[in-house]
Amino acid sequence: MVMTIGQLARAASVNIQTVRYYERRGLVPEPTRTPAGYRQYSEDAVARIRFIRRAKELGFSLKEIDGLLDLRVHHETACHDVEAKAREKIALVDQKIRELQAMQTVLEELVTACATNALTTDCPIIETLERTVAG
Amino acid sequence: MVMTIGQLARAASVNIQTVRYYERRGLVPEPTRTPAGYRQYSEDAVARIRFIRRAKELGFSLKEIDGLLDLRVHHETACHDVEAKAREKIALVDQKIRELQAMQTVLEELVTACATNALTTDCPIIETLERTVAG
DNA sequence: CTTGACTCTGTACTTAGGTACGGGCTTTAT
DNA sequence: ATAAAGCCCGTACCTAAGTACAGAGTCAAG
Repeated sequence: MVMTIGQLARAASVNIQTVRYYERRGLVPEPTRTPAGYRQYSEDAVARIRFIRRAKELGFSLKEIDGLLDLRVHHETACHDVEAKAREKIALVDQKIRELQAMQTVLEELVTACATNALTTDCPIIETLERTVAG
Repeated sequence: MVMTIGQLARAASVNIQTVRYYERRGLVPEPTRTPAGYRQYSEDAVARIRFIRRAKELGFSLKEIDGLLDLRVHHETACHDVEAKAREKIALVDQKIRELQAMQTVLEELVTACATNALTTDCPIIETLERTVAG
């Protein structure tokens, strides 16, 4: 199903200018145009922009996201190069996950403590994270 | 151990202006001062700033981080209020974790595919995330 | 007792990531 | 066939989060 930039933007929950901005940044490929010059997108573009939006919320910069989106195997690219980059990203993501899990644990402890009225320390979140995660 | 702003900044891997900026934003409490007006910090400040730095890397805005840092039980605050806020954060963090795990899975698949030369699709990362994570 | 490194405040500049505006075409619904 | 709504491009503006002066005071080492 082919769609205009406005429909794309609505489907991906961003605004139109953002789509064009991503295009300028090279995060989204230049779409085909109608004879009148209107951009034409397919469903793929929705997925791509949603991915960008989510990755941003997970703390990746547009530059890093660009790197993630480039992780694919075209025939020209050496496979072990892709593999190396992927492993690099895995380490990064892994670290993020562990830190979020630590944060999660603390938040859950906080809820429990609230329930049992057992909290005494001043700022448990920081303390527990210091214990749990490598600085 | 008491320290100057420069030592704090170095210990927490941020620059001095950033510390002062956080102070202005209220993310870091105003420290005591020497008679000459120099800020004096304890280890706590290091932990706090490191926490801010990490949370930022996990995609939290300074405003959200402020909310996280405020999640503590002082005697004046109603406990169920803290609990409610904590639960809210838990949901948010949980979502982030799941999305990162989905991303992780894809990256691992990518490495495997590279190893076995079995990759055909154009951008597996986006596709798999679409399958795995709720939009 | 001075020199170099550090800190103070206030203001200004920067970078990333958008968002808005203006003037002018297209499309669509009446 | 004529509004209203949508799109085009270029440029300008905005917010968040720092970062960098400048000019003045302070501390520590030789």
